[in-house]
Amino acid sequence: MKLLIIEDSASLRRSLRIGLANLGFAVDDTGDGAQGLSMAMTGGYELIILDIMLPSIDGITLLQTIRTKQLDSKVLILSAKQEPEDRVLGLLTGADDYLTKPFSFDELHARLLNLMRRGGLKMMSDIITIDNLALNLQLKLLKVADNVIDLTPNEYKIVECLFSNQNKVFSAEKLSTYLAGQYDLISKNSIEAHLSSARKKVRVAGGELPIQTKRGFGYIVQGQ
Amino acid sequence: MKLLIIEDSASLRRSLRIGLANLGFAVDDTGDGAQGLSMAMTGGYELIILDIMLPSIDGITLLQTIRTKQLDSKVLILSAKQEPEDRVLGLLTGADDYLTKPFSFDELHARLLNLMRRGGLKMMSDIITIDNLALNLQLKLLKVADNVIDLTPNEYKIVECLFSNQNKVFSAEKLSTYLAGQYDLISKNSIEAHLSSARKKVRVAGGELPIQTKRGFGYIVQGQ
DNA sequence: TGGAAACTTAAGCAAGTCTTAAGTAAAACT
DNA sequence: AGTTTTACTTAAGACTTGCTTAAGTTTCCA
Repeated sequence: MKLLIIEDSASLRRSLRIGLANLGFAVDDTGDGAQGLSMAMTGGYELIILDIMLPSIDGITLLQTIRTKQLDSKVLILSAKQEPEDRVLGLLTGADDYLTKPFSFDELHARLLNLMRRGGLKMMSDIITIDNLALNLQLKLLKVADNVIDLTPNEYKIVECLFSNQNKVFSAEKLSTYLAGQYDLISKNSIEAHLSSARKKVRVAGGELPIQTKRGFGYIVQGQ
Repeated sequence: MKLLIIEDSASLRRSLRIGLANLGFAVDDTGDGAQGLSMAMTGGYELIILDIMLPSIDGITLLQTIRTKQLDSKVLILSAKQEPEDRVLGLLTGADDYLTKPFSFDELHARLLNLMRRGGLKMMSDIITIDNLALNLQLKLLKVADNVIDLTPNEYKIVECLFSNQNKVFSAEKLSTYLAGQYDLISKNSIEAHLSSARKKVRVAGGELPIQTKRGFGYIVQGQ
């Protein structure tokens, strides 16, 4: 059972590593965000214990990145108590669990076991909520205040891509890759058409897709 | 209370045997799949602790075999495997509980007690009821308001997979893995044909399979 | 080895989705 | 303001997907 610790504090990192290794986990660790990301991408870890505040790449960005890459490592966030609550909540988009520092080692252990037992079921990462919109990644559908909106596969994928990569501009070209893969191409116009249709569907249902056009660059969803 | 441990790792096997014997169980153990199977068939064990990865015969196959032979030993799966598919597959084929390595001895003990307490042949969780349909996982059959519907193995597996994973979209590709395993493939068209046939059988019996098509995504059973 | 059951494949049809293109609107530049 | 560029909208036709049926093919038993 491979496990990766990405934690800034060397002493906490060390004690976590030793404690978890003693419990029978195969543990790797690093204190650097960028290095942690590359390890996460290539190491095939079942679980990643992730600190929020990190040098070079912060925990949020790291989590978002590995989630877009469709890695199915589980992620347990460690956060300092000082973090504002809503910020932590935002972070949990895509995380499977979180612990507030300081925590007891037993507490951590219990949560790890729980995460493993749960298996493929993720709790936080299933639904992305923005304003009165809720995108359900499991059911592949979008709700506007409890009205289900039926999106076609391509419409859905555009929304999913932008919703799960907030605060990042995606060009039509990049979206094309997301929709059709590396070896197929979808024209800019076609993406415009899909997006237009998706926006209309949401508008008809009384909402508004929070996807902004960055003229000349692409599209973005800006979280607060 | 007779109990059989089938576990590859000699050290884990030994510590389980000693620990469980100390708790008052009559414990046998083996590290070999084929031997484990023959012991399971003849030994009259109330409970079998079964590792998935085993020499000569793997755990899943072993479990399937003893289930087809109508043995009523309870089975608790141990697995180090990372894929959640394995977990589900294991449970689908007749396991009573599941633990992921590493686990604490206390955790195992708690689960054993729980399994014994549950007793009886049929557990609540063995029958999945949706509307007027009842899917019996133990008997591998589907009832529409007390009329038994004869599904072929593949038809049954599709229904079982979707019924026991409600509120999740399953693509044809994923279903194929459930039906045929990782190394074999069932074409999309073939799955469509099975599903069509299953739907028809239920319809003829006066019911309706609550399996919805999510065009472009796959199939889903939506619980309440 | 023969026959039944189950599985796969193929083909036709219906329905849904995608792309394109032409027209309209909005922003940026001069 | 006028021009140009970029993005949005719409609708029609092409394409794709999914369902169904029926005809092959395989598998499994007796």
